[in-house]
Order: sequence, then structure tokens, then C-alpha cells
Amino acid sequence: MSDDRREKLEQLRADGVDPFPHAFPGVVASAAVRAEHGDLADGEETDAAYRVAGRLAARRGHGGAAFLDVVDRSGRIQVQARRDVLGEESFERLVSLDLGDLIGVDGTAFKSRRGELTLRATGWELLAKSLRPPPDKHHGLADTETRYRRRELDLIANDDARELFILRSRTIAAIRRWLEARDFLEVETPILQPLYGGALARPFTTHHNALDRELYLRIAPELYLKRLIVGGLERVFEIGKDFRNEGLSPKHNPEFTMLEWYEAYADYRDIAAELEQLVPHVADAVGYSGEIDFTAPWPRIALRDAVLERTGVDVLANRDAAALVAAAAERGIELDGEETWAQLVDELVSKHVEPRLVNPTFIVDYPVELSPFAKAHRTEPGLVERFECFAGGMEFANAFTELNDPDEQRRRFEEQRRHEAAGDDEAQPYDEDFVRALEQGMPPTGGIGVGIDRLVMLLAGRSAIREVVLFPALRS
RNA sequence: GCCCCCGUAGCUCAGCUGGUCAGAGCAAGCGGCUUUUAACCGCAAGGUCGUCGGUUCGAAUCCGACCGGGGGCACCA
Repeated sequence: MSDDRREKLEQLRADGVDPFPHAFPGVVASAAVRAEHGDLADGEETDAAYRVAGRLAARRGHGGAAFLDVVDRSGRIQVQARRDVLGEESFERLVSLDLGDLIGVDGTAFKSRRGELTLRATGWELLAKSLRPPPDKHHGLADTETRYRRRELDLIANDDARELFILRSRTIAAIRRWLEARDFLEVETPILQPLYGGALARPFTTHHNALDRELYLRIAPELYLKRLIVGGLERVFEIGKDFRNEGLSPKHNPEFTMLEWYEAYADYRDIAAELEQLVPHVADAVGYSGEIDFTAPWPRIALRDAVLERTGVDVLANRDAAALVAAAAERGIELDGEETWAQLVDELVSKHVEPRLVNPTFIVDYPVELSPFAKAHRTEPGLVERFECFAGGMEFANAFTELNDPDEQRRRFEEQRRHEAAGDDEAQPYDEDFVRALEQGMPPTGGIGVGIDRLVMLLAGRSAIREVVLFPALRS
């Protein structure tokens, strides 16, 4: 805390200036001023008056005049303060502000001799005193820990951080509009759940005092959303946080934003066609211009073929763990003999296929062992109708033709119980309420989950999920 | 949980083969300057060198533990 700033605060109060006024109506974005007058000639003056507001980011004093940089959400604009325009008291008070103070300025637009669009201040007001110094005005804030723990400083100091989170917001808004335009209903399902399900992951647990019972933070909204399809809502989606009790990594945050949508009378092919329309639409909406080509259609590669192509190992010709380990060994790939066949398949995909998929690619038709909620493949025994979508070397979506046969779903849960008994702490708990809902009759349905954080990573060209989460999980 | 790297002033960084090594720029303070934009010029000021312990005549510098961060592995759809 700066004593100098404290003293200035008290001096302002002593001078009858409210350092924390209540409002400042009529502000326009600095970008709007730029849009109207960006093409002025150097040195050209106008009578156009504007009211802008923002944080004082830099000051260049010249005795009887000074240039101030004011930053708002839309950008930065230069303000010129002149003693002969503002008068002695107002001028002196303005140039003695601290960097980081929030101010509102009325001024007329002109372009300086050096070609900088500028507002000549005719009046101004302190909007909030800043009692702590801002990060370095030129170098910004580089320390990653401070950037994550004190994101407000990152947003103040680093233009690209502010732009990134604006992009994230616009991404979600574009998705919402796209789904609403296709008659999907946005719904909200429980985050606190008596039983977790819908993904293979360990949950966070918490306790409800009045009910005196354990509750789980959801690992996915999937099972509730499908109950809404049973209920006849036909097309539903939810955008919200999922929570998974797992390690942190550049691609994993323990709470993350998931989009799930479910569509009656559709299968996984329909969902794939929708995803490859949605993502390019969103990329266009946010002005994506990076390396990834999101143009539809995206390749669809069977999981077996993808693994075969990358490793030479045919996972479907080696349908038990021992045979698969041996087949991989022939190709010089060492696999852990302790794992199940399904886990080994997953490992081959994760290590040998996923990292190489840069442009969006559907990997389709997964083993049933990895997919307890997906419907059996209509022609391939032992497989389910499921795809995962990869881009930028990581998975960002997962979808299937939903299993709607309650008896088969019950068998899948019982299989999960056996996994749990065998020590798999990510096995699905048996959800009788969900099976009962399926017994009511669920139409054929396609469903998908899209990792919003990862999609934003792709659109923003960031390689760490922490960069695209405002307040990422950190130790203590 | 394991391995590697990092932690110096409010911010960005230098110093790190142990001996004026407590430094620079920005910010903040004082003075000057009415078209600058990392404004400029002058003066003055600012730090338990992450924490604790060890080795040594002497540690920001070497060693250990711990705390925090990053990367990788494990884990993870």
C-alpha cells in the first residue's frame, strides 16, 4: 500500500473532492471515438466532444501541458491536458493523479502533430482513487503466478489478456445463439448431486448439513439432460461447470466449462455434422485467423484405423490385453501389462494419435468398454456409435448415439460395478433413477459434450488451459 | 505422488566460477519543460536477495529441507 497515494487521497478529501463518486453517466467507448475520427489528418482539430472513462495508464508531462493515456475495455486513447484550457487548479490536480487512478474525461477530438488521435480535455473527474501501484506500464505483468492469482492486474496491464477473455465471452455467446437458432432449450440441472455420473472420473464430495448427507459436485450433466429428453423437451443444452477430482495440467483444470447438447431423433452422425458447422461458425464470429483449418467437412477416421495407421497395431485383431501388449511390442511400443484392453486402447490413442491431430478430426467407433452410455454400433460388434473430436493435438468434444435401452443400460452399470469392485475408482455408480427414466422411454437421441475451455484454447491459440480460465486452480 | 527448472525493489530484469554484489530501467518523491507517446533532463529515495537451517573467516551466489510457480511424467475423456 502506497503512503503517497493515501496522502493524496486525504488531500483530495480535504480539498472537497469525492475520491469515490457514485456514477459518471454518458460515457462512450474510446473505440467509438477512434472509429469516428481515426482518419483525421495530423494536426487536424474538430469540435466533436466526447466523454470517455477509464484507467490512467501513462502520463507525459510538459510543464504547462501533459498527455495522459486512458485505457478502457475497448482500448486506449490519449488525452491532452492544458493549463490554459483547464485552469490552474483543475490542471494541477489532473497531472498529479497517480497511474492507475480511474478518471472520466470530457474533451474534443483532434489529431496531434505526431498523428495520435487525442481528446483535448475540457473537464474531468476522478472516478476512483487507486491506492496500489499498477504493473509496469511498458513491460506489463509477466509473472505467471501473479497473473493467475491477481487476474485483475493481468487484465489491467496486458491488452492480450483482456482481448482473450473478450474472445472467450464472444465464443460462448456465439454458441448460445447458434443452438437457440436451432430450437435448443437452455436448461440448468443440478451441480450438487446425490449421485454423480455421465463421465469416467472421480468426483469432489461435499456435505449438506440440514440433510446430513454427502453430495457430489457433478462430473457431467449428462444423465439429467437425458431425463429431459425422456420428458419430451426434445432439444436441450446446458453450458456450465463440471468438477473432476484429478490432477492439474496444461489441459486440465479441476473445474471446467462444459457444453452438452442432446437432440431427439438424431444419431452421432447428425451430431458430427452439427459440430463441424458450429465450430467454423464460432471461429468466424470471433475473427479466428490462426493455423487451424476449421472448414467442414472434417475427416472421420475409425479408431481402429487411426491407431493402425500411427502404430501399425490392429486393436480389433487383438481383443484382449495380453494379445494387444504383444502386438504393440512387435512394433516397438511398450504397454503396461497391468491395464485392461480398453485402457490400453485408450493409451494408444492418447499417445500416438491425439498429439498429431492438428486440424479438426473425428475419431469414430469406440470399444464398448470405454463408453457405458453409448449405443452399440449398428454394424460393428463390440463397438459403440461414438466419436471424439480432436484439434490442436487435444480432444475437445465427445459424442455418441445415446444408449436408450434400459436393460442394456442396467447391464452397463453392472459392468461398471465390477470395475469398481476390481478397484477402478472412476467406475460409474449405478444410477437407478436414470435407468427408471429410460424405462419410461427415451427417443433415439444424439448427444455431445464440448470442452469450452479447450475450444477457447484452440480459438485463442493458447497451449495452457490456465491462460483461458480467469481464475485457474493453483496450490493453496 | 515423482523428476527437472525457477523465486533479487511495487513492476520488468541484471548480478549467481563465494570476497565494494545490494544494481539498472519503469513506477512513486522533489525540481524543470505547453504536441508527447517506454517523452526528456536534474536531484533524492526504495530490497529480511521466497523461508528456515548448514558449509565457510565471509553466502543473493555452494548444500539441505520447506513454501510458491512453471514444465514433464503419472493421473486424466
